Amino acid sequence: MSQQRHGSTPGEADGVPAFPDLPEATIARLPEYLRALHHLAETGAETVSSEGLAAAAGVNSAKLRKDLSHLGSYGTRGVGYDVALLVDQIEYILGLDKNRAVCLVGVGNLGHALAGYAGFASRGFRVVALFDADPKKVGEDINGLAVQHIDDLQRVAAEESIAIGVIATPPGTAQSVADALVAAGVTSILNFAPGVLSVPSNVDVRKVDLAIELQILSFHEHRKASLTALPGGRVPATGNSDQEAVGS
Amino acid sequence: MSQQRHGSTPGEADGVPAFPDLPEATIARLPEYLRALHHLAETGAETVSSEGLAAAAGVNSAKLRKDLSHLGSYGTRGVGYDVALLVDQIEYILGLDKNRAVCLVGVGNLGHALAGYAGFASRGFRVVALFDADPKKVGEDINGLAVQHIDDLQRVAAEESIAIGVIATPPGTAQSVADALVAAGVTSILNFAPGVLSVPSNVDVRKVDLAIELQILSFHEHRKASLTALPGGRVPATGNSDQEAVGS
DNA sequence: AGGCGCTTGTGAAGGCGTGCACAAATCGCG
DNA sequence: CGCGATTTGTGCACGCCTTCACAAGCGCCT
Ligand SMILES: NC(=O)c1ccc[n+]([C@@H]2O[C@H](COP(=O)([O-])OP(=O)(O)OC[C@H]3O[C@@H](n4cnc5c(N)ncnc54)[C@H](O)[C@@H]3O)[C@@H](O)[C@H]2O)c1
Ligand SMILES: NC(=O)c1ccc[n+]([C@@H]2O[C@H](COP(=O)([O-])OP(=O)(O)OC[C@H]3O[C@@H](n4cnc5c(N)ncnc54)[C@H](O)[C@@H]3O)[C@@H](O)[C@H]2O)c1
Repeated sequence: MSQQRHGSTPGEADGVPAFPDLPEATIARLPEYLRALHHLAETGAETVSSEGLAAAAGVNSAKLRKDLSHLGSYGTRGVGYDVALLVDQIEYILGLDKNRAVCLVGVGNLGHALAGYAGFASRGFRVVALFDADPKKVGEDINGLAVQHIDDLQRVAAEESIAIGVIATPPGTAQSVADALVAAGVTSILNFAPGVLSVPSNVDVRKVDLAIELQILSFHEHRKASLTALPGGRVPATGNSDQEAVGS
Repeated sequence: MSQQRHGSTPGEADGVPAFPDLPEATIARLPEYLRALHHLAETGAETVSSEGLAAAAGVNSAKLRKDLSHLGSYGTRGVGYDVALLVDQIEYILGLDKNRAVCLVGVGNLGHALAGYAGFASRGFRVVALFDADPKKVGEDINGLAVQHIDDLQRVAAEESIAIGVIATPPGTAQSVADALVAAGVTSILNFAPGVLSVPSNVDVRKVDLAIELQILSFHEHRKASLTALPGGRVPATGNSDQEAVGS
């Protein structure tokens, strides 16, 4: 595989700062911490303890401290973490200071909702282009952005240097759209279409599949039902690692 | 769905069949296997090898075999797995034979798209009710289903025995909606609003947060960029556990 | 200045998940 | 009827992640 020795945090050529290689599990939690921190900042909090931030993010405080320790020592013992400083740190690590350009392919039912979603811009992303294959959709104005034809993807992507693409087309066309995105230089894809995408190894794909989420919930329903029917009527907590039962 | 013999988990009252406790990671992959199997069934395949199914689902074949072995021995050495049988098995385990009733709260931008989504019904779920707090939305007909007022949730949930609720309201109201769902007897929640929900321990919550997905992609963009700027121009593959670079 | 309480950062242990490698089992064919 | 080809099921080792527990560090109060 890819072994790559990065010197850890300290000394680095000044153009490109050091880049710690964080555990995947930590990276997946950083956005949650960031959201909690922004919320805290709005309430005027200057600092926050690991306990407090952990509660706000729905995780164990030890896990939070270990996660943050991977970024470096940005806390003060006896006091806590400086909220503003930590926000900057996490945003830097996540690369959110770049205001990344995103394009969306497939302006149907779902794509329409996504295109109008304000949560993108507020979290460091700019939707700069919408594409569809349907001539009737092309030209349509959504939230101040005109839908363009998929054939223009290549050109537009180059002009706007789009690095992230979102796929919201029917499952059957998802692979060909992914291929087009890759050909246009996109190196990160968020896919809403069910199914497996095949892409070069330097391209990252994340997938969101509602049906999968529901089916996992269904499993737990099934499990709970079969347990309550048994002697001990007590329903034990799920082994689910997600947030749950956060005592507030 | 008739009687099924699970080799494991012996001695059980016959009304409720044995229920193997599967690893969380396995459960999360079963829906993906199921989708791949349905696809195979459509192409007329009678059986499939672990290698073939693994490729279709975008996972390692050893992992797939271990996952399936947790459900019992439903394969035949030298031949493979019986597609139809495996479909039934997985659907049974996931509780999809129950055609579970789902309600959706918050018929806004996103909720509207979800309400019209055909992928629910085709995968074993029935959206039986839509709720909103906005009087202007109440009464609106979406895909043959009338939007009802959130105050009717309690009553409707009891009538339809709804076990799964989907939250698509603004973040600020998500917690109160969750409380209402729980009060109405819902024991599984799929939450699209950013933030942490607090629910009793017998309620399962899964969350879908687009911004988090994009931020994770952004991190990898940042990482890739900082690596290409360094001596070794080669960009290594991500540690991402998701599907990626599946040799077509 | 010194002590005290609080909080971070981390070493160590345990658990979970993954992937390899191979024995066991089954089928088809000569 | 036996043999080889094929594929499952799994024991095992390894690495990642989580969690505990505590020493080290910091600020405040006296
Ligand atoms: N609607 C939902 O709530 C929902 C939920 C989960 C997943 N999904 C998935 O998201 C995807 C989109 O769902 P939808 O309901 O919006 O479907 P849709 O049919 O309403 O929209 C699909 C759009 O993609 C366009 N399109 C088709 N082929 C294209 C191509 N090659 N290039 C560019 N555009 C193309 C179509 O013109 C159409 O506008 C589907 O894969 C669906 O399974 C949808
Ligand atoms: N639109 C998207 O693409 C998108 C993407 C990701 C996440 N989200 C999240 O999904 C949620 C909904 O997004 P949206 O764009 O659909 O917002 P929206 O404002 O368009 O819709 C919200 C709907 O919820 C209803 N509502 C508000 N309070 C309610 C209550 N107490 N009970 C019942 N209904 C209530 C409102 O009347 C409105 O119809 C938000 O939390 C958003 O952050 C949206």
